[in-house]
Amino acid sequence: MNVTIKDIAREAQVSYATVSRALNNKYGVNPDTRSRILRIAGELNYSPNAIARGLVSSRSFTLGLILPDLTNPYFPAVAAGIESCAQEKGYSVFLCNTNWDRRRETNYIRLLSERRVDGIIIAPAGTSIDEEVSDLLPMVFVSNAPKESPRSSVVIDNIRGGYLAAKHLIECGYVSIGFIGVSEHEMVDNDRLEGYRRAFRRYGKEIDPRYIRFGDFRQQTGYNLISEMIRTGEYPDAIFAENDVLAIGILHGIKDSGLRVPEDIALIGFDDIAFSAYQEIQLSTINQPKEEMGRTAAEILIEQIEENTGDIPPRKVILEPELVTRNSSCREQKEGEHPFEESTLVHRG
Amino acid sequence: MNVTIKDIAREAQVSYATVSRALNNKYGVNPDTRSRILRIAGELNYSPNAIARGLVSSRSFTLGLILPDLTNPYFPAVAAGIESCAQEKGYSVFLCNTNWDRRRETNYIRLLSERRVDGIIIAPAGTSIDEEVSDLLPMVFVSNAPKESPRSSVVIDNIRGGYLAAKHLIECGYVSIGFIGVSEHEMVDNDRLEGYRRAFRRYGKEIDPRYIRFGDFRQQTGYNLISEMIRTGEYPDAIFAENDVLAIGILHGIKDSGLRVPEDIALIGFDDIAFSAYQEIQLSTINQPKEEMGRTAAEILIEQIEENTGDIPPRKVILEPELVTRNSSCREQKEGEHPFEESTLVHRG
DNA sequence: ATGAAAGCGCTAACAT
DNA sequence: ATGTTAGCGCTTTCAT
Repeated sequence: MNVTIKDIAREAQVSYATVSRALNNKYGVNPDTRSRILRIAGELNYSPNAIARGLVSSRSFTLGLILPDLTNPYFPAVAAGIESCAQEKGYSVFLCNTNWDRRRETNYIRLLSERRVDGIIIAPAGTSIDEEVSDLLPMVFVSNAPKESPRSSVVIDNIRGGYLAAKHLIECGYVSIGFIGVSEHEMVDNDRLEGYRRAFRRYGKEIDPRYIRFGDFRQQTGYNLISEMIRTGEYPDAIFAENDVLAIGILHGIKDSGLRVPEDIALIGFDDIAFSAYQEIQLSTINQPKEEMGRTAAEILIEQIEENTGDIPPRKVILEPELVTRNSSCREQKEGEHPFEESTLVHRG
Repeated sequence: MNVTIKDIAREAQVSYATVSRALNNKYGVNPDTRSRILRIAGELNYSPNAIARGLVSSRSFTLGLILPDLTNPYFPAVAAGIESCAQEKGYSVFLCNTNWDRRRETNYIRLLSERRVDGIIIAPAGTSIDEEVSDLLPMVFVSNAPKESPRSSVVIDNIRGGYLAAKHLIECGYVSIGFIGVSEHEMVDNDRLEGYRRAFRRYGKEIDPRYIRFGDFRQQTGYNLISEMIRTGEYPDAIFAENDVLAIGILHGIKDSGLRVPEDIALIGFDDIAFSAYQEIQLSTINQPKEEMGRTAAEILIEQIEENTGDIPPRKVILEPELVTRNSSCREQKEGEHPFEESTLVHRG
């Protein structure tokens, strides 16, 4: 069916080893022979079989990228950074969308390693991945990483991010400050929530558990949670939402309930997705350097792949989150001293 | 390095053909032998090499999906439909993002076919794809398809969509109605613009060329184009934008210029991405059944793959666009009779 | 510079 | 029920 090097060899009257050499720009082929082979390959519309090639060379120059949610613009932004780095270094990337489904995540890890990609970048859906299946390939975590994994990872300091968000609201003078997040059991969440807790502790404030709510990652969930709080009359005067998608849902919920942002309820999100900057949204948030995270993850992975010794130590990169104030919260805050040591939070390299 | 069926065979004291049979649930293996082999495979943490398997079976049960732009939520929505169908039928999908780069598109087609995916679904960035490279595999177009291609495709009736949009604005009583799009030379654009033209013709209106502008797919471009028009004072009282991302940029541009939507300039987009429904945006638009398009494309492709005869005729599915009116244009319009035959526009199957 | 041949890991006849 | 063997398309020694 398909044209192979044997067909070309027959046509060119050479052995198929020579064809292979010519096609791969290998040393030691007569220039005339080479150009003849190349011409014939073109005429026959030859397409090399990467499967067969990979079988012998065990290199594919492709990376797998496993993402949990393409509808949250945060992830495409990270993907863009990964792709641009990969492309520069001669790799292609296969993107797999798990839709927050842990089973699909495991399946994709298996699939990608069976298909012998050279490495995997993964933003895991939960606090851990199936390690059974994960030992097969170079792999780096991005955006979210199991705490105790021996693998490289590129994340931001989520505790500090949560701290910055809560600190901002506190310093704006809001009295009751709620938290709306995904679940107490997901790792990232815990970190952002932990940062929020630390800010409260630092400022000597009590956390009111009535204002801490959990749901999932969907915008609609944010909408529902806040609407319910407002309906019952039991709502805080400011909210820290675990991510911007959730926050935007909350924003709508507040407005649909007839209240104003930030006058009645102030709001801050997390991620700084593009939509948060829209004039109609103007959501205060904690920025993550999304593209940079992606690029860095790709760099580390490729370095790991090409370092054939195989045992360079894992790199744990922790990037800095950054407060971005827009209209959904007050714009200015007092400059407070730093409540805990920078060095306990930030590790680079 | 990696454990292979030979390792298992040695361990289990059988030939490696038997291992292969056991692992693939093939007929004719002693249950005891089978379970012993399975146990050993587990112990050895065996991962089948899909590369080798694919080399002999020439089936991979993976699809390639080539998309031009992950930052436009329209495409992830289509991808979701594709993935859910693929998963049901036992296929995985590799997503490749071209970022509107035709070169990358060609590269990815080549790459995917070299890696012997079973088929490709592509939303091409332009009016044609490199046919040199595209003959290798079953392939179906989604969202956008070269007009004269002999391949299957799933699109909406863009002419009718453009017509509906313009008709709506005309019937709302707007007098000067502009069009902001990507480029006259991209195919989809031509269709949506053509629909707009037909509506004008049908209603005996003249098109004012000053109000037809082209840029690219970015939101910022919409912002800039409208801002410039307003600055010079030469702007229409309604605008049809070729897609919602562009329209949202235009919305911001109008508001930043101190004008109101729809009072000063009415606006309608195209695609009906999730953000268009937001309370703060409330963008009128033309809905595309995004998930359905994706599902249908995947169904057709898989059917094509599994139909081993290979020459089922291509299917050209054209789905119906639908007018969605929100606050960015007037809500009601007169019911006009149908200016051209339904049958000239809609073909299903 | 070129050819012959082995082998990557696996499946699928064909034997036994 | 199991083993033997030939190949899938390619790269890579080792000869020549």
